[in-house]
Amino acid sequence: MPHADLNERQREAVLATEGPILVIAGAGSGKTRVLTERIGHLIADLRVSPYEILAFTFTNKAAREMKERLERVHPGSTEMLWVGTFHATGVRILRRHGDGAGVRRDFSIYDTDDSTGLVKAILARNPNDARFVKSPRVLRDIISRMKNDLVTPELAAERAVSNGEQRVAALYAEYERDLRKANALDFDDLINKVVELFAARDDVRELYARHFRYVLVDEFQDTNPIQMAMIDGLASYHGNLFVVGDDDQSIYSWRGARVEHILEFEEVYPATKVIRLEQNYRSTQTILDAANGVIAHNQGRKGKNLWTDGGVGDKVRVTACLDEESEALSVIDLVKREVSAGTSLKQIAILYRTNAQSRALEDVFKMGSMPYQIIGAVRFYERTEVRDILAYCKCIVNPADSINLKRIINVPRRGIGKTTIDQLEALAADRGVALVDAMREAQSTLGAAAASRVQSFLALFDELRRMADTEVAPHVIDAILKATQYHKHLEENYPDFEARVENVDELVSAAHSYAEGAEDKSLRAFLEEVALVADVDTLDLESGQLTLMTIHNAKGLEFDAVIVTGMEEGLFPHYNSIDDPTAVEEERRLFYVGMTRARQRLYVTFAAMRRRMGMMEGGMPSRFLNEIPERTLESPIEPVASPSVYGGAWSPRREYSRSLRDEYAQPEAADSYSQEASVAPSRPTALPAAEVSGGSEHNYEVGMRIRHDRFGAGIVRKVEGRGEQTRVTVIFDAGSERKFLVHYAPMRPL
DNA sequence: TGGTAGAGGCTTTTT
DNA sequence: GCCTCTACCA
Repeated sequence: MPHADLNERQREAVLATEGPILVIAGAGSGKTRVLTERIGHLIADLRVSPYEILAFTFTNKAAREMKERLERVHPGSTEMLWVGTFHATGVRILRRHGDGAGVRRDFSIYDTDDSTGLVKAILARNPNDARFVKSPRVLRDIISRMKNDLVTPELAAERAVSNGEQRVAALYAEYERDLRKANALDFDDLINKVVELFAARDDVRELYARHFRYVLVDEFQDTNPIQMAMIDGLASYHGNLFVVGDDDQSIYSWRGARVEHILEFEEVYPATKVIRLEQNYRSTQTILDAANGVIAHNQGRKGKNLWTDGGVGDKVRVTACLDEESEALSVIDLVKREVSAGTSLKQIAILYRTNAQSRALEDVFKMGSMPYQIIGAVRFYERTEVRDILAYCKCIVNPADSINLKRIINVPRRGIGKTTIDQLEALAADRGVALVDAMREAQSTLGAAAASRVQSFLALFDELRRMADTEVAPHVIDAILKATQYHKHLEENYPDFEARVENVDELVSAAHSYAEGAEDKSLRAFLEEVALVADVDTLDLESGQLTLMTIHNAKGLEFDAVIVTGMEEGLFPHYNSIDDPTAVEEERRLFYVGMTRARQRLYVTFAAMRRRMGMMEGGMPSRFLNEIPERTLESPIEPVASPSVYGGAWSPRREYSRSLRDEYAQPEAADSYSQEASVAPSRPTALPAAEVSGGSEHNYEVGMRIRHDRFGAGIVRKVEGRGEQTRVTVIFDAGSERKFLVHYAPMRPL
C-alpha cells in the first residue's frame, strides 16, 4: 500500500488533492515529505502530467531538493514540473508573456545593490527631496515595502498626508521610471509584474490558471500580499490550492509577509479543508517542551502543541559568558564535546540573530583551526570584485543599464573621472538617453583627452558586446578579465588581493559549471541564475564543516546539535523590536524556529558584555531564556550579576570603556565572576584569564619552530595572552602569517 | 584625475 | 570597529 509509513494526518494531506487545503504543519512534522509525496501521488496514482503542477518553495535549494527526492521515486517526472521560488517562477512567466505588462523579454534583474544605486542616483538629482529620507537604503526599503503591499506610486501619492510622504511618493515614481528606462526589474517587480500582467490581460491569466491544475505553496506563513495575489491568479481556474505553513514560524513580516494569510485562509477560500500536523519526527521531547514553553507566551497564534513518541533526550544547556570572545570559546568547547561524543561537524549548527555576530565567532574559530562555513555574512555576489565583473556583464547584456555602466566606467582606472562622468550624465538626462548613448554623442562636447578615453572605452565595450552575442558566459567573462587586466587592477589596489583574485576565480568557475549544466549558456541566462541564488542555496551540508548562520537562514533545516548564541535583551529580541509587543512576538517566533532546528541537543549561550559598533556594552539575559520551562533545563539560569565585578548591577545598555573592562577582567575578579556566575555545571572553560590546569603545557616562545596540522611548519612571531587564551602568531614556511589559540589549534613545538 | 585621510554611519532579519 | 563617502591636495 502506498504511503503506508505516513501517519493518519500526513496521509490525509497527501491524498486530499481537490479544492483548497490548508495544512498547519508544526516544526519537524514532516511537511516536506508530505509535499513531495503529494506531488508523487498526483503524478503516479492520478496520472496528472507534471507539467500541470506548480509548487512554490522558499529557496532555490528547497526547490532543488524537492526535485531530487521526486526524481528518485519517480524517475523522469520532474523535467516538466514547475518548482521554484516566487521570484524564479515570476521570471519564467515574464520571459514568456511580460510584454503584456510592458516588460521587454530581455529585461535585466536588479538586485538590492543595483536598486540602491539607482535610488542614490535619484536622490543626487533631487537634493531638495533627499532631506526627507534618511539614506538611499532606507528609501529603497520603503519602496520595496510599498511594492510588496501592492501600493503603486500613484496610490502612494494619493495616500500621502505630509509633505515628506508626498516627496517619497514622487521619488518612488521616479525610481519606477528609471527602472523602465534601464530595462530592468527589481526583485519585487519579478512578482509584481506578474500580478499586473494578470490584471491587464485576462487571457494570459486564464492561460496559466488553466495550465496549472494543482498549485502548492510551502512556507505559506511567510507570503506577502503581492505573492498572495500571484497565487490567487494562478489558482483561479481549477482552485486546487494546497498551502502548507506554520503560524508559529512566521518570521518575515518585515518583508511584508502576513501571517493572516494562514489565519484567514478559510474565510478567503470557503470550502477549505484544514489538516493539522502536530506529531514531530525531528526533536526530542525535551527540546519540544522547551520550545512549546517559549512560544506559549505569544498571544496572536492559533495554538498547537508539538509532541513526539521519540525519547526524552538531554536537557537544554544554557551557558553564561563574559563577552563575545569567551562566548565563542564556549561554543568551541561545546562543539568539541559534541564531536568527541560522536556527532559529526556537519550535524552541528551555530545560530545567531544578526550577521554581525558571526565575526567574533569566526575570529576564534580561525585561531582554533575549527573548520566552518558561514552562510550569508558577506555574500559572495556582493563582494566588490565580484560585483565589478558582474557589472560589466550586466551592461554588456543590457547597455541601457546606466547604473552598472557607471560602476565600471572607470574600473580599472582609465582616466574617466568624476568631471567627465558628470558631463556625460547631464547630457544623458538632457537628451533622455542612456549613459552609453550619451558617451557616443559626447565626442564633440568633451575635451580631446577625455573624448579619446571615452572612445577607447566604447571600443572595448562594443567588442565585448559582439562577443556576448555568440560566446558562452564563461568565455565572455574570461574576455572581460583579460581586456580589463582585472587581476592586475586587484593586485595594484588591494593589499588582500589574493583573496579577491580567488573570489573572481570562483565566479569564473561558477560560470563554467553553469555552462556545463544549462541549456541556455548565454551570459544573459547566467546573470539570471546569479541574480536569483540565495546564500542558503550554496549551503553544503556534506562538506564536513560546522555551519554558522542567522536563524532566518536556518529556516527549514535541521541539525543533531544546535547552539543558539547571543541571547541578550537588545540583541535577541533586537533593540528595534523591543518596544513593540507585536515585534517581540515575531522575535519569539524566531527563537522558536532556532530551537526547533535541533534534533538531539540544544545549547543556548549569552554574554554579559558585547562589543556593539565598537563600544563594549553590558546587556541583560534575554527574556526568552526565562520562558524556557525550568524542567527542561540542565540547571537553572542564575542572574549573572556579580557585585565584585560589575559594581552591583548588571544593567542593560550600560557602557563599559575598554580600560574599565580590562580592569575588571583581571584574574581575581574573573575568578569570582566565574564561580558565582557560571550556570552550567561544566562551566565554559574559557572565561577570561581563568587559570586552567595544563595552561602551561603550551610553552611557546617567540622564535620557536612549530608544526601545524593544516599549515605545516613555521616560526612563532608573537605570543599574547595566557592560559586558554594564549595566542601565537606564526609565520609559516609557505609564507602566510596566521594567529592561533594554542589551546585549540592542532599545533605543536618542533 | 587620483590619492589620502578623516568623518560618519552602521547592524535586524532576505528573495 | 569597519566600511564607505567626501573633501582637499598633489
